[in-house]
Amino acid sequence: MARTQGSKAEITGPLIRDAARRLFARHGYAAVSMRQIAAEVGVQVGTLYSYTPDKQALLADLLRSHMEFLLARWQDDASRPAPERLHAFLRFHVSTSLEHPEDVFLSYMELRNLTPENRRALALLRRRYEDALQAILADGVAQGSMVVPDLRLTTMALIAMLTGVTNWYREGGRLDRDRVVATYWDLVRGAVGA
Amino acid sequence: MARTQGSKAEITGPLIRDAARRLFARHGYAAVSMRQIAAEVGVQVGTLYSYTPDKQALLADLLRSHMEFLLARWQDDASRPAPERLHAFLRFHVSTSLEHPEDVFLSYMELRNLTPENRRALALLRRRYEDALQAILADGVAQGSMVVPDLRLTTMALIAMLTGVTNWYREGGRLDRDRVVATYWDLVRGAVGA
DNA sequence: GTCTATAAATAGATAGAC
DNA sequence: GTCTATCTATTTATAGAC
Repeated sequence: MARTQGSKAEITGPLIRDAARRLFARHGYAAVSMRQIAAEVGVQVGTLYSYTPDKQALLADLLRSHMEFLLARWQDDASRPAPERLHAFLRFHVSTSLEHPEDVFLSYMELRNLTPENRRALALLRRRYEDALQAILADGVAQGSMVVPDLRLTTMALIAMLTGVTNWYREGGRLDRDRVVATYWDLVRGAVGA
Repeated sequence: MARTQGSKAEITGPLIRDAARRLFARHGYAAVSMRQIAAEVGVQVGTLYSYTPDKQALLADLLRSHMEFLLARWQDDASRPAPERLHAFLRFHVSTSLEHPEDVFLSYMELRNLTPENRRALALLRRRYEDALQAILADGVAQGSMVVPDLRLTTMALIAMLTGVTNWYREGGRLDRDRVVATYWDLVRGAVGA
């Protein structure tokens, strides 16, 4: 793995992030050493510290980037009927979860390994994302097109249900992605009476 | 924390398990040292090895015990209508999840830190528990009292949704346990058309 | 049954050569 | 920008005294 000394600064940074994401997701943040990350990239340990102040920042950056990606990519159209918006959110959430399963996994597995400061910052981002769903449900109730027993609990319940797809879905398995989305939609639609 | 040498064999074992459960749940298996566990119990490191062959067995025992506890405690009555059985399962699952949040947390967070052998054994126990729910849904569909788009996906989706309660529920918060159970029941009933 | 002491390995992080 | 070498701390686990 040792690399002949040479300049690859333009790609080493992302490679380190990719390696950290893969290894943290597979073995857990605490179980992964900086040496393992370096070996996966093909550099020596010391090199990592040219790209990240420490291991903690590596984790915090991965989690923050993922939430910011979700928040930037989710486009809602509040003028459309709430059930349509809910369907769109479901498609978005399930699709991105299946496209970035390692980030999703890390996002709710490694919160406790963040420093209190980093954890607080991430909690704010998560809350904004949850509120995107909650706003749709609130609109559905206001419009009379949904029946939701408790707004906040329902928001958390639906997100947990949908995110859970990463726990059992396997590419090439019995159900393809479209079928998974369609089935979840049947369940969600029933749950909120849409 | 150092203890005067004395015999407390009858309680030290459970205390070690309790400490390991608490620390693993809080910091993650890989992040917790045997020294920390010993300090939490109030013994020295070497003593732990009188009660467990190694750290891995401590984790595996915790996860296995929890699943065996669930399987032993869940009492189904297949002669009752499926919706009633589903309601009972929901009460059981949410209640036990809230009573043993650390075990629930560990059970789906630390699977990857089990050896392949231990992981396989636990997967079998989990599958038996999932099948308890799936059998109810299958019966409901057969009786015509439920509409379930896909048996297996619905099973996994409902368990994920209900287990998620441990992520946000706080004792003394806005909703008490009965209210939580009732709200989840509204959602589940709608989802399966019961 | 519990202790102290220690072996052997590995961790995160830094310094300085090239 | 990357390397090698190393510091300091901590890890799991064991040996043997009491």
